[in-house]
Amino acid sequence: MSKDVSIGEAAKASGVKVPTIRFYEQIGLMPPLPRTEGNRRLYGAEDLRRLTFIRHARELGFEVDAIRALLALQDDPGQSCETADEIARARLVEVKQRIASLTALKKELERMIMGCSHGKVGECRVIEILADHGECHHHVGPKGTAC
Amino acid sequence: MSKDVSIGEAAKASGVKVPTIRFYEQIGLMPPLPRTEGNRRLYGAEDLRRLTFIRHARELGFEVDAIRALLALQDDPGQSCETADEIARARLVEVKQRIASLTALKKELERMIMGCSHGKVGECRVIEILADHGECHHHVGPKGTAC
DNA sequence: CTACATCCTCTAGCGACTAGAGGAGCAAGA
DNA sequence: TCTTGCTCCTCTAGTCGCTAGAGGATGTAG
Repeated sequence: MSKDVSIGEAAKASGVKVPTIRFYEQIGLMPPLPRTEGNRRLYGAEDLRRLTFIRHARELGFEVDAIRALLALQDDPGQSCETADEIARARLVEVKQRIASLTALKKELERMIMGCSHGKVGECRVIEILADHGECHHHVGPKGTAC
Repeated sequence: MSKDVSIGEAAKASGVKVPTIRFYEQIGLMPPLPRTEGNRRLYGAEDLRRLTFIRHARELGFEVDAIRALLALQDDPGQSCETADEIARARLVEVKQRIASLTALKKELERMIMGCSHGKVGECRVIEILADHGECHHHVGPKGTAC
């Protein structure tokens, strides 16, 4: 009895763009969907919930593999939520590191901009700081992305 | 009289990996380099400085196009550094937004994790919050990446 | 009946690399 | 001198998460 909708309506309802929805089906995040006689995909209430779940998780920065794991958990509500918790915790660690790096970077950029006296490139702090890594005080390293 | 070094030594000195250095040459961030008789690239002091500049700028999150612009400025130190300043300012705006988004996201993740009572998936806040977007209070929108 | 919107599949492109195949060059030790 | 083993070369293809476009079929409103 679930009133099925087209991919366009599913896109509006879930906030996931039409080509992205098809892409999710292609990579197996969404199941292969039933079709109309005219070969158009039909989305039921459950599919819309799944799409919204995916979108929200993506917005929270979860990778597709993590979402796959979360969806598998969701499909089987009897099991322990330990895995879900772990995935979220791992993501939190990443996010904290990223914030730390970006905060360091923000300082660096502010320092660069404040030092810029709007003169010639020869004396420009922006160029100078980028050129001379010795000026950089908070090296965070690979992936940390700050200075 | 500049003692030229191999790509491997250039990699060590600059902190840019060997294949990445070759990639930078390919996309024109580095000039085509002089070669030995045996067709090996030779890097002089100026090239090493350029590589270090690129690495540092990349670590600060500048895109390749921005770096191209900065390098062009650097190659011509007589001109006004207005452009460099603008590039840095634009980047600062991005970084600030990104920090704001990530901070919101951090809160969301902490809320999810705190709510998780380590029971069954059926009652798990992690899954629940991801599934129910109504639970999300700080939607930041596209590119902002938070909730 | 005719526009026009929406859908379909398929392929290619984005950014910034990274990985691997398959081969050549080069320095040091036996 | 030869061989071992490292570095180097070019080239292609893969990564991630989409996005864009071609070229065609279907559905709907006037």
